[in-house]
Amino acid sequence: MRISELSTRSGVPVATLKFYIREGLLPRGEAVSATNAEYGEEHLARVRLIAALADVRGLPLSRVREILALIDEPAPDPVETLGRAVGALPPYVEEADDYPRAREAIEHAGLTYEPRFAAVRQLDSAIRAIEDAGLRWDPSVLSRYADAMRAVAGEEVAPIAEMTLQDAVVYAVLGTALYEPVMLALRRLAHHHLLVSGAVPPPTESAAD
Amino acid sequence: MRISELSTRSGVPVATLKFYIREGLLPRGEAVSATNAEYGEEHLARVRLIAALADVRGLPLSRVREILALIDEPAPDPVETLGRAVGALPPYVEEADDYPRAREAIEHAGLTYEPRFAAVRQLDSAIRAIEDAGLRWDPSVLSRYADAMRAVAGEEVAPIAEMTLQDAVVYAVLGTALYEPVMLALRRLAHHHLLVSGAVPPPTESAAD
DNA sequence: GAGATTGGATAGTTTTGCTATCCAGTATTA
DNA sequence: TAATACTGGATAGCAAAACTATCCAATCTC
Repeated sequence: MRISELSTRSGVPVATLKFYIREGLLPRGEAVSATNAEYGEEHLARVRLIAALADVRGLPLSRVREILALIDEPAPDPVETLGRAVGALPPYVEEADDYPRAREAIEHAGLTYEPRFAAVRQLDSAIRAIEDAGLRWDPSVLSRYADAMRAVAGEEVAPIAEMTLQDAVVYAVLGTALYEPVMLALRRLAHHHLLVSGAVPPPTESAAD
Repeated sequence: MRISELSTRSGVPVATLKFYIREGLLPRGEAVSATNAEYGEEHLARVRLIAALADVRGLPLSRVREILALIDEPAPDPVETLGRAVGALPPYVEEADDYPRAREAIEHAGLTYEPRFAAVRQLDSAIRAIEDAGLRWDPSVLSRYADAMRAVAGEEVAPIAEMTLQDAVVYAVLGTALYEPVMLALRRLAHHHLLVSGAVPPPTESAAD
């Protein structure tokens, strides 16, 4: 197909496709003459993946690029590859020497502490933000989330066993990126439901300053 | 205190504080002379709240502004106010006439469908993204998340009953914004733990193209 | 009274993610 | 076959967001 068909089929403007090619997110079509190149289904799949990550999840293109690189050339160790791919998803936290809050929480929850894994520093900075804001943070709060997440993760991870690494990277990234909003929306809906159902009384009408 | 002290105590540069004042996020200090204004603890708290939302969570300032406006002047109905405040958090989804996917899921999960609530359209667009990407979406996937989130939400929402509306808005927004990353990080850590602990075999070494 | 600091205004900067324009060389179609 | 439309590719422009820097006159501090 030509670039204009790739554009209509993916819903991404031609100018943007050219931009993605320029930026190295999308491979060039196979040149068939001086002013003509052929794009295949794999280009379409690539564009849709980019759109899911950049458009739907709002990932910066630099992160999308990292993920695509891991799909194209996975690291030697599969767990490493999956970890890096998921690490390209937000939130983005700077590296540090140690993550004491995360380590304590992870040990308490019976998970694996691996400081190179992005989720460790995400957890650490999230806990720090909670403490700074004066919200509650203690083992009972931790296990409220850890228990729920352990249950969810077990079901999610199972299908990976039967995939190739490439497919697993796509599944892990898309699954992490796309199921997250579902989970968060359901949480907010559950809050809302508890309030409107009267199970929990709404707050006092307000203390006027 | 002067603006420079507000700056050192909050860690936000003076130029940025001035910018926040200009943008209406931070009230002006009380003018005490033509070139001097006094800032109080409430200014510091405000700056820290802005930092938590904008800096830590990466909210656009326009959304931070909405949240602050709701704290300053809550809507008549408390549930409405809380809903709007939480609606200013990401992800941001355009409004539509109907949210069929979300309605079906919400009814199936036994929650309250209220199309004006932002989480409803967040859920709808999240489900759409999952379908577009070809990931699984069926009642069993739904309840895997809904069950976990119902359990979590129950514990989170309880303290609201004893708060003033202002405090509840701050708690709801910060709690939603700051506990979310904890939850997501724990989920990723649980995935990782299952992989490295060998409970789930990693994917095949890859099918070289 | 001299230098530093303040509030306030205005203008400039950087990054990100596109769009728009241009061009010469095909394809298509009348 | 001649006009037209469309290609790939390069280059430049643009808009939004979130600061950051400079300037200024007033005024505080030593």
